[in-house]
This record gives sequence, structure tokens and C-alpha cells, in this order.
Amino acid sequence: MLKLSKKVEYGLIAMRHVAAGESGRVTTAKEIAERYKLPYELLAKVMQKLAKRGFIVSHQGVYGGYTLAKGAGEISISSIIDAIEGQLPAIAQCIAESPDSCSIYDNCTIKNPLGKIQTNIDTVFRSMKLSEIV
Amino acid sequence: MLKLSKKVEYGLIAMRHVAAGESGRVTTAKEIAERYKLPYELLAKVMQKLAKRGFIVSHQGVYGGYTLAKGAGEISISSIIDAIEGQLPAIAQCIAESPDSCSIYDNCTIKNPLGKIQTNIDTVFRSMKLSEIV
DNA sequence: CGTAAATCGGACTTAATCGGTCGGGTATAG
DNA sequence: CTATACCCGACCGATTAAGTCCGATTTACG
Repeated sequence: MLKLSKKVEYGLIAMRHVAAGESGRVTTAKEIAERYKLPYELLAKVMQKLAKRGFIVSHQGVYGGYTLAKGAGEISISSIIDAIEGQLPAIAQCIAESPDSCSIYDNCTIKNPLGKIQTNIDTVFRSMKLSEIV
Repeated sequence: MLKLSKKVEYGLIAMRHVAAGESGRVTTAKEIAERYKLPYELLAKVMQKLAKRGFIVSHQGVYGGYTLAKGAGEISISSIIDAIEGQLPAIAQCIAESPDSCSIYDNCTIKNPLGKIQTNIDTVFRSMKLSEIV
């Protein structure tokens, strides 16, 4: 419970790797998969999402690969998770989606405290930048 | 991803309810299940765990039920989660269990930053007490 | 050109976890 | 002795996560 998904872990490893390389150099998904012993196809798909969100730039074709799209200081862990999962990390259904996705919302006595906890956790993920983990 | 389990949600609702009642009064699992429309059997099991950990006192037999075992200010959200799940909330396998439960631990480049994030999240859950949500 | 190497993207399968249920046991007030 | 409540393990179905497969598109280079 409360664990990050493998996709997010792989994404973070990949982002760090790309950010750590020389600025001009392209890195392929294959390279990263081999280097860290990650399942290639899953990693590849994660990197596609990261490219779509504009964190890395994709270069297709032979000798293609990925390069970092912006400064590592501008990329938060929070936004990376959001890119991969399609939403920000939320500790409860009624926070992630609409309140009426929860059947007991009306007489739920813990939604306010959970909201407070959520705010604090948001801060944790938003304040850590990729630049801090390179 | 990163969501609390239903068991934890139910446990928090139950603990809050017990803590909110008059100090002498016993509360049954059935009562809480009906009041908040929670599945009785699941809730009951959660409350048994909370009793075993000494957060609530169980009274068996007819007119039995549960009463709060200690001050609401002494009970952290963190410890409630721990009681229900059998472990503290961890964002990665290698944090929850031993490092060698992770196949890529040795060349994992993100374990340190994840550790830092974990520390901050620990603080969030540890610093909020039951007394704050009653 | 044609080929090889890379990104794209959906569909599918398998594995693991979660949420919930069931059945039987123990304690105890009246 | 019975009704009511806690106790506890086993089980099952649904959902989600993890991983795989297949085919398409792009592009450097001989």
C-alpha cells in the first residue's frame, strides 16, 4: 500500500539517466533497459509518455533515442508521476476523481483530514526536482 | 497508485468514531458498519487488529464492543496504518522490506532520493494524531 | 532504393493484490 | 441456555499492475 508503481520507478530511473548524460548525447530505451536490467518494452512505453509530455525529446529512426527537453531543475517528481500515471498521486479515490466516485462521501468523517495529508504529500513530491537526484 | 487501502480508510473512520463518543460508552462494529454503510465483516476484522495493537479495548459477550484504549493525542495516523497493514506505509519494496527483495537494488540510482521522499512522508503520517480528526 | 535500428501504440496475457464473504469458534450478560 | 458480540482463518471474485506481443512508422546510411 502506498507504493509507487514499477512504471514510475522505471520512469524515474530513465529520466535520471538521460539527465545525467552529456547534454548533446541521445540515449536509447534499449541502452537504459540493459544498463539497469529493466523490461525493455515496458520501459519503452513509459519513455514514450514522458516524451509526449515534453520532458524528453524523441528522435526517431536509426541512431535515434531521447534527449532531455528542459532543465532538470524545472522537472518535479510530481510531474513525472503525473505524466506516467495520467494523474497526480492521490491517497484516496475521492481526491483522485470526483467526490461522487465514493459511495460514502456524504457521511465520510475523514475526508477533511485526508485532504490535509494529501496537501502535505503533494508538497513532498512537488518540491523535489529531477536535478536533486542526478 | 499511492492510495490508502479500504481497510485503512475503514479503520480511520472507526477509530475516529470511537474516539468521538462519550468516554465510557462501548461501540460495536455493527453500529459503525451501519452508521457509515461499511461492510461489516471487513470492518470487524480491522477493528480486531486495532484492538490487538492496543488502540481500542475489546469487550466480549453481549453488550460488548470497543472503547478507546488511550488518549487520542497519543495515537498517530501512522501507527494506525501500521496496525492494520502490518507495516508502515512505504513507497518502494526495498524500503518496506529488505533491500534484496529488489532485483535491481545494486544498480538502482534512485533509492537514495526515494529514501528522502519516504522520510518526508513518514513525517506527514506520524505527526498527524487521531485527536486532530475527531 | 532497401535495410536496420529506433520510436510509436494498441491489444493481449499473466500475476499479484484488494475487497469482500463465509463458516465456525469463544466469551458473557441476563 | 440463549442471544449477541468479538475472534480468526480460509476462500473467492474483481480489479489492477506488470509484462509481452505484434505490427506500424520514421530515418540514417550504404
